[in-house]
Amino acid sequence: MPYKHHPGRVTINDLADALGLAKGTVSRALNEYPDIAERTRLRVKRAAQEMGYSPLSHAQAIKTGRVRSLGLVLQIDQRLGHRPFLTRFLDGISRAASAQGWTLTLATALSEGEALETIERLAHERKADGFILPRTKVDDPRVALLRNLNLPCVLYGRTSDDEGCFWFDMLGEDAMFDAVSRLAGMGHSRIGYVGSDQVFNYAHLRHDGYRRGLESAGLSYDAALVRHGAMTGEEGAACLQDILSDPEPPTAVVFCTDAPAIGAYRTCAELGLEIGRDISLIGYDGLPEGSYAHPSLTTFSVDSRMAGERLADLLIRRIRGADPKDLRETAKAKLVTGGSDGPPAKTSTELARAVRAKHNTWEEVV
Amino acid sequence: MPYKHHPGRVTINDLADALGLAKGTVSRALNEYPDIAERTRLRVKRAAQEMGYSPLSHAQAIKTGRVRSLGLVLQIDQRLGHRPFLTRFLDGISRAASAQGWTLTLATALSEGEALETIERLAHERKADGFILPRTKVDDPRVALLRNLNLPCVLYGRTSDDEGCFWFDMLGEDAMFDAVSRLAGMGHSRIGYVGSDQVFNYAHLRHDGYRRGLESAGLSYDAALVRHGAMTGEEGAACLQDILSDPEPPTAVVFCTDAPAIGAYRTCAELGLEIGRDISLIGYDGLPEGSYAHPSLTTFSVDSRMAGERLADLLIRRIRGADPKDLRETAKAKLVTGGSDGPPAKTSTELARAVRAKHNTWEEVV
DNA sequence: GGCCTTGCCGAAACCGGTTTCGGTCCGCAC
DNA sequence: GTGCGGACCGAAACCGGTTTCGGCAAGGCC
Repeated sequence: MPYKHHPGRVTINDLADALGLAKGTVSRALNEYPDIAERTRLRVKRAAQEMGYSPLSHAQAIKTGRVRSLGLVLQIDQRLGHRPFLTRFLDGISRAASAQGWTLTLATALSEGEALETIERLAHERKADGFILPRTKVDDPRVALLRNLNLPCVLYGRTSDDEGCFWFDMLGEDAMFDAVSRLAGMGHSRIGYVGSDQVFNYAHLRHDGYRRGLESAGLSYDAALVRHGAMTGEEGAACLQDILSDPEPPTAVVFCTDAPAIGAYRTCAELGLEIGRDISLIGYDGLPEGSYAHPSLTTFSVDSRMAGERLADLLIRRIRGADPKDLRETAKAKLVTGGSDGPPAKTSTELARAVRAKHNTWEEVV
Repeated sequence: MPYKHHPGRVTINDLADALGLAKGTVSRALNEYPDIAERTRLRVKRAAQEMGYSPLSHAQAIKTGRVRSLGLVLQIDQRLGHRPFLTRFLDGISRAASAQGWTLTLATALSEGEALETIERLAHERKADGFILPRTKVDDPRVALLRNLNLPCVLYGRTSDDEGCFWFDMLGEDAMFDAVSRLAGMGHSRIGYVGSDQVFNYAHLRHDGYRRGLESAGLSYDAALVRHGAMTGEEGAACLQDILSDPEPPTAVVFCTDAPAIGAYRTCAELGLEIGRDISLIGYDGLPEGSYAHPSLTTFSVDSRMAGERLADLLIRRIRGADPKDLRETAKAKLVTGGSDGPPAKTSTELARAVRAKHNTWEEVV
């Protein structure tokens, strides 16, 4: 037999009967309607507490249209593999949501198209009252879709078309600025940059932060020291390799994210460069792998749990009617100093020579 | 203003009006009631398709008591940190659920007590029709709770009290058996074992598999070569260190999970033992870290996505009324051979000498 | 031809809430 | 004493579905 439902649940009718009130009155009392006497309201609330009554969100939804649930569609990216943030991110959302009696409805998708379909399906079936959109793109089709569906969404990150949008975001651009300043302060004058895929909005912001950092330190921007589109360790390794083949290579490189930075360790090993002396590396994210690495990676740690909490809180406030303009928050990533950066032990010229020497050795071998 | 709801949604009333039928008739037609003429049923279904009608699960739930949602409460374990499986596991559940029009309601908890509270809250508010319980313990309080609440749950793993329970599980015990057989076949005669925390049911099953493997190979069980309770890399390193200090140390060690096995690499490095020759290691899980390690870890790979799919499918079938006895499935983990095991290059005696020599060196240093 | 099934559908109750509408009672001013 | 407005609550409609019940018409049987 199918499972039978609702063992001994107390309904609003039970509560009304026990109090000798009409159920409409009970409902209004619980929902803070102004036309209920103060002492009646208190009486109702106390009775609800004692009898263990709480309304069924889906029963309320039939009239109110709100199910008290937040939607999150994760796009599973084969290329990026596992994400250590995920657990903490989900934890943050879940905590903030349940603190207010809300829940999290989660779905996954393998492609952007599938993600859009999934959002649409969840919206159509009204499984969520709004959506959290991680990994926002410069021009994000999810924002357009939800605007069309007239459903609120909060962005983890910013996007180009702000209209009616709100967000929580880490100030990655400030971190990049600080990273450059830090390296310049150590004596580096040629500082490279390895950026992420530019479909993502943060890639542009962080690149700008890097530029502003150079300006502020009185250094000039040299496109030869800059690469874009590195998301994985392999790509990070390749980018560093490429940058270091410049006749005047950088003595320090700032990475837009940690994964490529960690991958770049391999390049350094192959070239026989001592990280933190011959070449300085700074990442961004605070991946655990970075702290396990030797030397540990200097990076900017992002508190994903906090991000999840803030996002859930903002979205709930929006659904309840807050003005989007009041719902924009940012936070700064925290610098975690490791052993991967330090004053340059080699000049750019010496570094170039070392790299060339290694290359020649290889050619001999081959 | 709060978001207004339901832009232009088509309801069952719209559908009934368009068809010139009573809404009750439409409902029964869509739900395969036998008292509806075949051609009427088809007419209704086609119209529903054309008009883009699909029922709101929360509107149905008010009468049926089912919200078409699966509950999953993740216990965030600080000690275990991130889990690379999680993404795939969630993906599996989400896929199988949405294929049938169901959704996943996710929550997190920091302790077992909090997990129980969360399950109870979700059950009370009827946010889920049943629960998926990962990481089952020998005596799992969640099972007892849900039995009490009269809500179905499917276990990822088995448990001691089977009554009315159903599950999906990997046959970890077979993997342990195979690991021992494999090592014995390579010529190892002293094979150690590092097990997990025994509150988890799988720890006992796998330990049994290890024992049976020894028996089948004609080797005797020696408690001196066995440790329990290792969950992290550090604990794995410590356990191996400990086992190798035996006067007759094992030339091969089977690990209940990958994390301790990977951690044990450090111990081997410290002792100057070449993995795959001086000492053979076999893990279980198929963590990506294992394949990145040098040498790559021989392990048994678990398909977490498939596990999620099977669990979701089983739970939905149970909620729909299937007999729990028909809902018990298992699968075998797939052996992934790496470089961490091979024929013993040293006898147990030689190994003991090497370890002792290293220890003496240390003492001199200290 | 009358009666009894059977097939099929409409009508209405129901689920557990929310919201609107209107009515009663009270105090107060004139 | 009457009129009036505000405070407070009951009654009923409503939301979008499901399920029960009853009735009509057609068909089979004697």
